[in-house]
Amino acid sequence: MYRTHTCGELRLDKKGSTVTLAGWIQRKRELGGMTFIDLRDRYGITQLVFNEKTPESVSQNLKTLGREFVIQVIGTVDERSSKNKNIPTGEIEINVKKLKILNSSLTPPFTIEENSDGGDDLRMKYRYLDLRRTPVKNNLLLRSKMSHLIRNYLIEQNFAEIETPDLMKSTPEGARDFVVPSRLNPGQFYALPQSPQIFKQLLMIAGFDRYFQIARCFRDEDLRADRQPEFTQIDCEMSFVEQEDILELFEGLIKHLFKDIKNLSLNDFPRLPYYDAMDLYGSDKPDIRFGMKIHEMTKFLKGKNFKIFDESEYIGGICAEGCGNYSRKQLNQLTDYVKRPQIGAKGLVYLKYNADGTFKSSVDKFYTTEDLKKWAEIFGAKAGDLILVLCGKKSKTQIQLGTLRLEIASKMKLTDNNIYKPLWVIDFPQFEWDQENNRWHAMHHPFTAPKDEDLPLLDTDPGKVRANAYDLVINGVEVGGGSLRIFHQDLQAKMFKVLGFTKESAEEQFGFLMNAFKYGAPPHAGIAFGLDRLVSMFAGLDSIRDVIAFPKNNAGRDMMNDAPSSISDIQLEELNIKVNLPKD
RNA sequence: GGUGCGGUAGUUCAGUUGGUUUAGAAUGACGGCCUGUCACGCCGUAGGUCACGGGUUCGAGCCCCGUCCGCACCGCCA
Repeated sequence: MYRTHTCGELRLDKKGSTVTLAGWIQRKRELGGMTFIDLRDRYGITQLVFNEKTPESVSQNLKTLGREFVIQVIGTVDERSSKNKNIPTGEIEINVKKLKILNSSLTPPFTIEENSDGGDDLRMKYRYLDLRRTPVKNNLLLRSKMSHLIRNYLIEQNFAEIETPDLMKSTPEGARDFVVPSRLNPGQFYALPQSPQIFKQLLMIAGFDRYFQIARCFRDEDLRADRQPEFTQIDCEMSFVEQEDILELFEGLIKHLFKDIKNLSLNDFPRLPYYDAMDLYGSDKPDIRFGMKIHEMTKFLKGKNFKIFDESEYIGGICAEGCGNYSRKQLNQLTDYVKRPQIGAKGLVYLKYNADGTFKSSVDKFYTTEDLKKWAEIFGAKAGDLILVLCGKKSKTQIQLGTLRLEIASKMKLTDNNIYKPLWVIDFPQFEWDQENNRWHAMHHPFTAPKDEDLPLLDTDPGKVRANAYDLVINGVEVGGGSLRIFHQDLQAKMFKVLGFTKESAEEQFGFLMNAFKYGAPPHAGIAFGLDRLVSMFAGLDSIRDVIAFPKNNAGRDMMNDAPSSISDIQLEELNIKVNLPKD
């Protein structure tokens, strides 16, 4: 037996008993006549003590022990004469009688501490060492706990957990596929699933009624702090339900997680139609931890001979509370911020509501004091506030205002990571216009059911069709989304037509699904949550990398094993693949 | 595909306008002293291809060009 206890469990009640522990050496403190060692495992740290009474056979080995050696000790549980209140085992220590070195260790390239001295790339290269650190370890344990809670909740609700294939058919819609060559079918490829979407719909047709899966998904697109090439979805689908049933059941799941893990009882989630979200927050995933809502000013500010405004389709602004004391320099910085090509505003108009009640604006020669006062009233501004106004094309300007709103909020530190403000964004548009390819494409996915009352618009004005689609947003992060699905073959065929598929290509790509619809497909709907984002939110992190055991970097590389890599000529030959890299 | 920031000791960083001859600090490592530490303390030692390649200059860690690598973001991600 390697151990009788873990390094996190011994307390004073075991005083006097003989125990065996195994773990890693966190730290050694030599005080001449005596030595302390902090022994660490997944469960905690227990102090070992060695002194002049320690057997010679043990103490002679002390010198050789270094950080991260793996050792096994047998000793008695003693009460400490000076206790450490900062750790759970701080009242006891192990008086070591026997010591066995199970394995030595090189000195690790960074310190295995709560706050490591290691930089990101080094810690990624030695991920297995980084995972020994308490905060990273706890993230993975949190993830495990959340997966467990989610499974239990859904299974209690009669969901069946069913696996679907990872090797599937490439489909043209959506993200770029990761592709796997088929040796048995030369020249042909599987695709890794972007999500189990079609399979779960087929499971509904098969009559499974309530399905879920904690599924790995793959999308070959560029990465971000919150986007990995492979990520995990809590994938769910239900039959014989309406939108209301889905929202209620999964709101329950999220509340359950917050209650169990954070001991927070969340209020019912507000619901915000997509266009309201854009009007008020300039985003389809608004952060509603703070207000600073967008106010449209088009009518009010036009017609005063300020040419830029007069020529704009839309004028809108936000009120930054307490920023009225911004200096010229700070305002210039904000102007530069919105003019960066990534945001693309042409300029920034401000209205300062000075502490003394006067107004100062970059455009005050076009407006009377009375105008400026009304202007401030529309925003509900107080003395000491700063109003920032952008103008241009409506939807573009709203998005710019939304970005500016987040920038101001982060400058003013309005985003407390211990506060959680979830909401449902509903009534998404069915289609987005794809300028590059000059066609409509599905905003959610091509299987999403349009609102019944908007069906006539499919032929006349697709851009106005609203979908039965919904997203769950928490603190400005899209943590989940789903929709009611099309379950009639003719409507699905029509959808493909609007999306620009010919009858033949729709048949070739999705014939099996439309065929399945002919055999009694029940009405069904579903939702999927991003587990990585959900866990990182519960862990209070902005990046999902630290809730993934072995994540990939910016460029999709695994920095530990340096995947992806080239493969041997033999492998290529078996697959009938010729690599054709661009020259230079 | 694009924008920005960064790369100096094992590690995290400092390094002024291009010029004090030997590129610093902290931490880690190693050696010594120390019987109640828990970020132990004290003394000492070793440790550098200043990412790589080119250029400007009397002189480059510092300026310029290119490459590589990391991070954040835009495009992209139904």
